[in-house]
Amino acid sequence: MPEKDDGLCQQICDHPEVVDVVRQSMPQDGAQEELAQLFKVLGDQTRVKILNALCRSELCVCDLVSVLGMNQSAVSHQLRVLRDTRIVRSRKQGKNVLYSLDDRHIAELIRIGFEHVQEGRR
Amino acid sequence: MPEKDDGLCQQICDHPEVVDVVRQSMPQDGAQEELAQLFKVLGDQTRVKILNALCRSELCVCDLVSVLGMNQSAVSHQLRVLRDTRIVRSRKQGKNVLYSLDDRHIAELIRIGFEHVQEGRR
DNA sequence: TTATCGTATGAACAGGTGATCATATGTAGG
DNA sequence: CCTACATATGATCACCTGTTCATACGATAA
Repeated sequence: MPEKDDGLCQQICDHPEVVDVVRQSMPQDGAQEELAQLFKVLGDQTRVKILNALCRSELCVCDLVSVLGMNQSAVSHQLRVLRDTRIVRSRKQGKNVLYSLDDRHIAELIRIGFEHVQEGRR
Repeated sequence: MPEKDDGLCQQICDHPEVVDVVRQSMPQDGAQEELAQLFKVLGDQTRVKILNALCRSELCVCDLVSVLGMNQSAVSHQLRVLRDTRIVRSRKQGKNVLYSLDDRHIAELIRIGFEHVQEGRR
């Protein structure tokens, strides 16, 4: 019995047009690698905490150390990672270095991310 | 010379009110950990590629293997990670398993992420 | 200058991660 | 039943990551 209805997927596998369309509309490898790199840097609890703090106020390193309750060295190392990825920016003021979010996208990614995880808690 | 103007940060460090406000308005540790976990899962090139493909169409595993040009085992392993994190969902159809994005947040995170990395290319 | 404070950095080590290989499970057809 | 196909899973291993410790750098004040 030729129950053809059984599968979009059969058709895709047998007639790979859809696969071809998807493959050809995929972003370039380089862009996808950069995107993965961005998310990878966001994907660490210490860095998430730093960014959440910077969402609220520009802060110097010792402030972040105080807020996070962590080793100064650990915070500095992570700030370097965030700076190198252009997720935060820094400016000097006297002995201190003040950090802030680099651009509006970062706060938005965090906001949407929270929306997603909070929906999951239902 | 009491040049008091030299620093917001001095004031913050000496008078930790701002730090306290920030600390008290921080999300709970659990929520931040979940957020970091979400980004961590998004922060891998193979998984980013899978999600970009699923942004375009619901696809079965063999389609994804074809689009990504990767080992079936590697793809299945990553799909499991994505499923466990509720980033994708799956449904069975005959011999195949069709995967799709779990909810609208995922596509939006990818879109905003791309916006950010593309601004960086200027 | 010297001392001190704020920050950055290098080394080292433990723990985690992703690809591969081999194999298992499950489903449909003959 | 047996076979073929689609997918999932466990083990292994090379590689990467985050924290800590020690220390260096740079700016300010005495």
